[in-house]
Amino acid sequence: MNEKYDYTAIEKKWQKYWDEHNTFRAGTDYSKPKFYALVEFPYPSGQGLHIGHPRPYTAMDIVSRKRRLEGYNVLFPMGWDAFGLPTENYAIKNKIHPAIVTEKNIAHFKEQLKMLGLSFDWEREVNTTDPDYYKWTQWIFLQMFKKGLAYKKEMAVNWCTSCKVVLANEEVVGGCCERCGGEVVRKVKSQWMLKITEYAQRLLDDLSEVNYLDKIKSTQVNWIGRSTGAEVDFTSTAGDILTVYTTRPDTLFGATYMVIAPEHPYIEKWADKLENLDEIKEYQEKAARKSDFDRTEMNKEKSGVMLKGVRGINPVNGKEIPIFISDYVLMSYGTGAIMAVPAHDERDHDFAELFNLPIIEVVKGKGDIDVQKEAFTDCATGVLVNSDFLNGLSVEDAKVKIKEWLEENGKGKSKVNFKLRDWVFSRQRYWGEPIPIVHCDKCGYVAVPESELPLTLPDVESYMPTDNGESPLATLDSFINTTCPHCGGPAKRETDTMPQWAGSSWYFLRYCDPKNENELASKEALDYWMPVDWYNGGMEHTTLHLLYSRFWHKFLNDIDVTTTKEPYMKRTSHGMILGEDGQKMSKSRGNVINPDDVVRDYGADTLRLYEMFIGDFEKTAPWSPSSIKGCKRFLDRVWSLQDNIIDGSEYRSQLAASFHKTIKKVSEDIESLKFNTAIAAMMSLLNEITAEGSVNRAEFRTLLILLNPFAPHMTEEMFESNFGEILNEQEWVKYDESLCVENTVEIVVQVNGKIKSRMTVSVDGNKDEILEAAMKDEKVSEAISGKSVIKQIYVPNKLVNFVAK
RNA sequence: GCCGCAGUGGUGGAAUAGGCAGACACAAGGGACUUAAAAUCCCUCGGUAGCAAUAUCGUGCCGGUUCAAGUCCGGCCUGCGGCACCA
Repeated sequence: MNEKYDYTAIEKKWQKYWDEHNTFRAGTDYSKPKFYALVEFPYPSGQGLHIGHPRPYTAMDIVSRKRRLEGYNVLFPMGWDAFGLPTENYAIKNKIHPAIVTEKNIAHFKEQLKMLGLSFDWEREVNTTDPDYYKWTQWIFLQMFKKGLAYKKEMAVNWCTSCKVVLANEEVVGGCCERCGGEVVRKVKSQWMLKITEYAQRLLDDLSEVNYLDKIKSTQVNWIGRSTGAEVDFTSTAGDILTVYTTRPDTLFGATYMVIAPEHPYIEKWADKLENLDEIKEYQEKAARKSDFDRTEMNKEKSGVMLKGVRGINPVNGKEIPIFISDYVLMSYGTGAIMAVPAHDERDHDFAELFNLPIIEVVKGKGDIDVQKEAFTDCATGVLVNSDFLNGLSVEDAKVKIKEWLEENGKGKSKVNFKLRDWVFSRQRYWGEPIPIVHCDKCGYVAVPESELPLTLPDVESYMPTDNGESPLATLDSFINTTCPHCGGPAKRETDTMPQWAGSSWYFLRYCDPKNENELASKEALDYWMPVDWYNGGMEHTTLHLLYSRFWHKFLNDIDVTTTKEPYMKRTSHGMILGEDGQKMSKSRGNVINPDDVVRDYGADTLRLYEMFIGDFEKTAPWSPSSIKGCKRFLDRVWSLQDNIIDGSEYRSQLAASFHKTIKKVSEDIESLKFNTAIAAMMSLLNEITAEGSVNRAEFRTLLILLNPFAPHMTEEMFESNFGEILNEQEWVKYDESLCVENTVEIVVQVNGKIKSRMTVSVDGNKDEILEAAMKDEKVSEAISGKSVIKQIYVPNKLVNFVAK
């Protein structure tokens, strides 16, 4: 009766229908309950959509479609994170303006996304490279600048010695330039910084208010890296105070030397007292030449130089100890100086061995650890020794007592430190948001007036960064030279641009009100839509992007733009899709699957279903060209149910419990990202229906609604032709908990934990009767004959177990 | 080194208040239909022994708790992801 399932025609038909009817447009009726579903907006690369993209998009599409049927006003938007290096590099190579490349790539991406039947509200599309968008990115930067959160600082950057170009950290692979393989060294440049460290404690604390996966929370906690300890003031023989940071102030009596970072300013200060300044200078230069890679990779091999002429004095016992410079101490953490306790720190121990420095045990462990050979670092079990008034105390108690002593004697104080560092916000690149600042010799750094935003990217001849590492904008005199907004005198524009992270740090706010010309979004829209109810994205973005956007959102909350502390209520992550060979897909491996081909050969519904069925949503999964056939087969079998529909306004009794159970399972599994088992449940249901030989109208209707979020085109088509209505205007199906159970249940009868028999009993049947019946079972009585039953275990509706001896 | 996650058939994976291991698929083998192929439908499908009923072993390894362990506890091994001289 029905034609073969022509997915190409059906999918086109419904995509057109949804477009024309604005089916998925988010409503402006703010009295309805809202649901804001967010997926990470893609970078529109020249390669087009990757087969991995549909996985998270389909997942949130399923949630969104279900929520619409449940009556929510759903916001499910999409946009483009379009600034970035690949486009710029392509532009350099092919001498095409990056804006043109971007436009072309976006058109291609959009076409591919539409082909998948994703229910995005395309009216709210945003594009980070659109001046109407980045106007507000610049505006946010200016607000931060006004609050003192954006500042300029001399910073070491990655410098490729062969391309003569500044590289982003991501472009440095194994200490070499990703593009040319040349050596990368550190070079000091003046950079714009954002003071994310000022928000470190709040970024940590407020994690308790959001529902992120534990692993996501823990990477955030790790990255922020809070530690508690003390700052201790050592005096130097030069007469000044050298402050160190330590998390083990209890070991102060064991400090036998000090180490300062090679960049420590005291070297200069002490220059005329240092007898081996040449040797020290040489070491400093060597350290500066080392890339970050070398400095961290050679982590076993310590090196350093002792300062001759200046020594430190331990405040607790007045002992004079030597001071070294070494690159294992970082200028960017703590105070750039440490007290070294080789007996109780592995790094200090290595260093002490190298330089033959004394090792004094001040914490005694339970075992026979010889601190001359190995550092003893366990805080839980140690007891203080050789430490005067701390002797006999536990590590924890000693920490408290020494901190009190330091404060009473003015020699130090408790201190909390974070690993998190301020955000290097400048890039010496063309394809990014211009930083809206001018420099005036008289007034310093001055904000571009808000009325002049957006400060648009000017056209340049070449997008190549310049030889001295400046942005291509630095070659444009007409752009650079301007007047100071403050005094009217001559001034120069900032030529660095913002990093790609900028545009993505607030895009979820713009979706709430994307066409607003007067504000980044209206207060009313933000109040209604924010926070994002559910944000899904890749694990690779769970540190930086998540942290940066939480930081911006908190700042915007502080200046009353938004009303919530946190931007995202819930954050989940999906796994990557690998090639058939289990390797990451790449052109060089030849294992790339193109979504266009899959849609052509199987249809979008099958692709969607397969990507949800492929495995645990949160784990990586290899693509399997044969498994996808099983999903197509399932859809074909659902399609052919149309050949045999019988009347009926209720589920038939033999199927009723299965229907209620499946509705429950699918409804719950969608909410907990277990799409694979939701699909398996529908497959099982179909197997039961098929065994009956027919489906009735009530059953068929329920099946179509359940399947709709997964395979929206096909189910719409079948709904229209069989029920004459639009599926998207229906309600999500309901289940009755009490009808999920059958009248009878099969239970297992065990003897000593081994299954001997099975029996069918009525649900919640009488315990004694069941035990008695089980005991009489032939197999059971055989197994217990000659033994005495010492225990009977009865688990209702599950099993009976006799323990016999 | 630290943090997190995982290890189950030929394959992807099911199974969590501890209670039938292998749901649902894929692949493979056999059969039906067909001139044939594709498609579709039916059967088998963890190992070992057996014609079979059945027995027995089996969730990375070793031990423990329990009537009962993939699941809980202790100790390892392996793989993946992230961070990494952060004092």
